[in-house]
Amino acid sequence: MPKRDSPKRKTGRKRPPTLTVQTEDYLERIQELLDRKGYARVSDIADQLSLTPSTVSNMVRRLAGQDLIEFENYRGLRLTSKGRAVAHRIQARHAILTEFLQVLGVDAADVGQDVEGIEHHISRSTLEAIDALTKTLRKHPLVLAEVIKRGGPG
Amino acid sequence: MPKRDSPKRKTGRKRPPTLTVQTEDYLERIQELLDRKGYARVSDIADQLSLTPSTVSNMVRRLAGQDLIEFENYRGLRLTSKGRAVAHRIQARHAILTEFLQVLGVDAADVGQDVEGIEHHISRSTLEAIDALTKTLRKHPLVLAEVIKRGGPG
DNA sequence: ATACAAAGTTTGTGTGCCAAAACTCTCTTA
DNA sequence: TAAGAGAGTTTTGGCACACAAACTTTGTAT
Repeated sequence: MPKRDSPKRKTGRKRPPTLTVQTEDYLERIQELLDRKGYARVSDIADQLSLTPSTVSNMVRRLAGQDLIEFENYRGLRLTSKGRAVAHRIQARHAILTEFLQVLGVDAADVGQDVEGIEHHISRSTLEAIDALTKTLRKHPLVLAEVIKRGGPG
Repeated sequence: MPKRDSPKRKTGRKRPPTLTVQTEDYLERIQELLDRKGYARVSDIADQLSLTPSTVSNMVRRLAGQDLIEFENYRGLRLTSKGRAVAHRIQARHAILTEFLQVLGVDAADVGQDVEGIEHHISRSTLEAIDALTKTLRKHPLVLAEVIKRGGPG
């Protein structure tokens, strides 16, 4: 058996005060509900995220603990400026990525899923590149057509 | 307070027999190690994923439980055809996404991170579109230049 | 063969996220 | 102002992962 390459061992892994994918999802949906209906209740959020109210109720407390929302039992909730910033950032990404996939002709059914999956994992650098790319593609419909006609006529 | 939109409640959320992001990561790295060195030991995997050997040792057992690898204590491990299929799928995505971001001129430092983040969350439809797009862009350097020069000089 | 170092495993602990069930609160509506 | 319905909360439990520490196995050098 050959020797190992490098026996280094991590002691404690990354410690971001937990701004996880879920956290971002919650904030995004809450903001969306506030925009659309003016309020965001536990049940609404639960429906949006396909979670149970108990899950949301607990989670919401954690978000409050991170100063992302303000929250009072049985009363309701609103975003702090910090939470709003996160939500808006994610929403901007959401919009840019959605546009991109739509322009590319990705199946409508997949666009939503994919965007939700990847919007939390993209650097500013990539996001900007994709944004620019989308705009450029719009200006060059012939190039775009070349991309989309891939696979030939169904 | 207004009435709720729809009081429906999910009973049991999605039940994919757990093919999680981590699972895919493990398989991807194991396959990569096998390709590169011909074997994949617990420590190798641990180093690759920046985890401790105990974590990998335990996880590997779970992968075996899902018929993704075959494994014998202290002896070694290999992928099942099922595990290999997953690994290859992820590796293909990895390659396509990496190429795409590189062509777009995304900071090299970000490419790896982003790809690792998103490769687990992309539909076939999107992947094919991106693949086609990358190829098309290569054929149209002027269009590509228009994308990349975004933001102007300095 | 024996002992040692390195690799691997087991065990105990902790965190995050989720759900079910039981309980509490609030808002009607009369 | 007294229910009852429905929203919200708490409690309890569970799974997926991760680590550290203690332990076992394996390969190797002598």
